[in-house]
Amino acid sequence: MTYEKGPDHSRRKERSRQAILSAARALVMEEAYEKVTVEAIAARAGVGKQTIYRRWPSKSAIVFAALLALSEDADGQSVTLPDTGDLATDLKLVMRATAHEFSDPPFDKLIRALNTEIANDPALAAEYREKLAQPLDEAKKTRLRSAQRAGQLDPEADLDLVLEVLYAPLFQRWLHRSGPLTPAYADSLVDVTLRAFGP
Amino acid sequence: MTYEKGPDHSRRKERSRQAILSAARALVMEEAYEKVTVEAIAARAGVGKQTIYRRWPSKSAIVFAALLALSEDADGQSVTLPDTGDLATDLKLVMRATAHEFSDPPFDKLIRALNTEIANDPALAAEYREKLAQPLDEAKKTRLRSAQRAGQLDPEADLDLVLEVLYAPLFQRWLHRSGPLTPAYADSLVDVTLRAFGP
Amino acid sequence: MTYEKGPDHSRRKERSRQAILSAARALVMEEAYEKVTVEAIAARAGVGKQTIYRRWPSKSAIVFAALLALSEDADGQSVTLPDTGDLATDLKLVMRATAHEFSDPPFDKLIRALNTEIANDPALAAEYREKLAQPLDEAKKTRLRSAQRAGQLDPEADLDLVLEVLYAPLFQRWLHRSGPLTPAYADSLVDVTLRAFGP
Amino acid sequence: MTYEKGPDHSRRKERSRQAILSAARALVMEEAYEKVTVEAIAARAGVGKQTIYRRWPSKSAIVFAALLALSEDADGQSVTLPDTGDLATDLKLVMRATAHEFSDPPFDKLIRALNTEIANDPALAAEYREKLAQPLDEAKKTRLRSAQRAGQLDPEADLDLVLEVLYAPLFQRWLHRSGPLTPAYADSLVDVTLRAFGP
DNA sequence: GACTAAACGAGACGGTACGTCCTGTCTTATC
DNA sequence: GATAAGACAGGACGTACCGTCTCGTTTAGTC
Repeated sequence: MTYEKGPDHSRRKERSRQAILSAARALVMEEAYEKVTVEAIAARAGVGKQTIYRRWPSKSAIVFAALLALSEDADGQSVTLPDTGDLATDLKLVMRATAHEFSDPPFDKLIRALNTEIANDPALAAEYREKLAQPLDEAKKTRLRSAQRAGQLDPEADLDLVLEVLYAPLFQRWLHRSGPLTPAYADSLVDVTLRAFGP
Repeated sequence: MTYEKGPDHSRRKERSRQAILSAARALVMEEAYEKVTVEAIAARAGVGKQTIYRRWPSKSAIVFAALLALSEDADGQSVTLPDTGDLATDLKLVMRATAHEFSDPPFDKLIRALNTEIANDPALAAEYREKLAQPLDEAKKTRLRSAQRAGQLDPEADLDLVLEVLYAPLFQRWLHRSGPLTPAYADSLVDVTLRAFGP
Repeated sequence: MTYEKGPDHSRRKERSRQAILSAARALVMEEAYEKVTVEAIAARAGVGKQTIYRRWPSKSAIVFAALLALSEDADGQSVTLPDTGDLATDLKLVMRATAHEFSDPPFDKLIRALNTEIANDPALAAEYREKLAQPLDEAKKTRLRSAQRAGQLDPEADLDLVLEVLYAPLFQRWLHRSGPLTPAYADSLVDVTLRAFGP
Repeated sequence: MTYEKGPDHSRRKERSRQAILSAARALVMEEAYEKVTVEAIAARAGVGKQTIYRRWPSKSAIVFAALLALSEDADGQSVTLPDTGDLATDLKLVMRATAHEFSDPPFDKLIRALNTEIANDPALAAEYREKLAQPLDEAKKTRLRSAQRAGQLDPEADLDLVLEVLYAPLFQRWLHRSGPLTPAYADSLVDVTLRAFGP
């Protein structure tokens, strides 16, 4: 049971909060991250700047919250990976989807903004890992454990390492734009990973 | 033999150029990247701002040039990898060194600044690939080809993919601070890579 | 006869009204006028801002009301000037008191605030004249008329002009801090006025 | 002889200085003083805000400087009063002109702004007295001394007091809007003053 | 003694302006 | 003639108040 002192402004709060977050999201998808300003977010959200600063200490935090909210919306939905019984098939499906997603320009801008922030702010990085990366990784590891039980993956394999070998090359290639993110490339990452960690 | 008319300003030019680059380098190693300002670089270098803008179009470019210069200094030296005849040994040496380097705080700040820039500016990313990444990668591939000839690596392997599998997990773990960069971790990446691409 | 529906909240009203006015008064006496904020008044009075805005349209109006209230408190008392029979003596008493009052720092701040407002807002100026200046002037004119009857003042004299000649120099010297407000100065204004408007 | 270190940017300085001062002047004449903002001055002058803050510490100081500059422009011209030999005639001319000037709306706004500032800032008040009021008063006193020599004014009269009796009623009536500033009123102030300080 | 409705304290809100900081350009005096 | 010094226009920053709006909470009278 909780005792609250002041009046409950939760309805207004929630409305303005959503307006701010989706304005931030929209701007980050339109412009380069450095060109997104707090004033622009406030204007787009139809909100005073102080309402933003009352909740978040910096532009980074707002944008980060906006991206967090984006994926929390999808929380109710399944965060489980497909499990057809064949690990290679399932992983290739997922990796091709990921590669495709990273090729979408608005999403690209958004993820670059997110990465810029977490690369330069350890606190945000920790929050990112806890709230976004770990839940996703856990879903992936669940699929990998199923594969271990099915004899399709080394039962001794360090699953965190498996995920890194699978995803990090794609991530680096995208971040540095050092090559195209084709379906074939996605497939080859799965092949490599299974060769390394196969039974 | 060459005849020059006016006074030779190339020495001053070079002196101020070096002063600017090392001031930029020093500041990037001390402060968070966003707090490094052109004004601070100019002040530290004892140089007018215009002298900076005459050479480089933006803060990104200066810092990028500063980092480029850093590795160009080492150009004269060998950019070749050790070749003892045993690929695993040689790669582990290199990977352990890389992991150690990324753990050095000033170097960490510097590389984060570099990555922030190239992640958000395709032109800088291209220059980075051309001037920094490719020469290094070529040196590594030379060693890998030697290993292919020695029967220690699949002769059909896509060497770019090999390098990604080897380095990207380390890079991602460092960028997202998602785990420690221990020598054991470095070794395990070599092991994984050789398992995937062994003969 | 009037029918009222709800309960009579006049006691609370009156209490908060007084709290607001005396908070305003106190702040105006402590700080420079521009630094007095409605929020500070509300906080000091232990009152919500809306309770202030429900009654007064602007900061000017509140402060003005606070000052009005101050002098209305003294309403019950005599607003008559002394009448010993000798005009010079009586006026010098009054003028010396006025000069002394203007030298009191808290009162000085308060009157400066009042003058700032009425100088810049014709509506407040009118209210000031009607509610504060005219009643005081009328009291003074009553004394002057008595002097006219006693043959100590020109029966034809324009009494408004007499009051201006008497008070305005003191007021201007105070407002512009162009000289000290000594008893001797107060006396000399009376002497000048009687020389100009004597019989 | 003065030694200056940096380069002399006096030409640009002077140009922007004039732009700021005349923008401030224009705005003060158009709007109520409280509605004049530093940002509006900067925008109107085509100048960055920092250029304003580099020179003046506050809005008060800018506006005050603008008004000072206004009268310094007129410095070259005579700051002497007419001297026809008849003091009453000359003073009436001057007082009527003053009354008329105070009735001009833009000038009215400007002088109210000036008075608001000097009433609330002793430092500005001192500067006002030194740079504006005293030179003008000196010119007036010169005329009064001439009248004393001509036997039209009490040779013993305190000339500061004479000026106060002459001007303060007009000033107060204007500031408080307590009556019309007619030529007849201007004349009557001269008459009163000469009755009080005549020979 | 419980109920009701106005007034209330609290303070979040959309805004405006503040004064500071930095960017990239422009200007001047100096070397 | 290139430089250091630094002023400049511009524009975002984060803060402080404005006057409005929206909550629960007194409080004073009615039932």
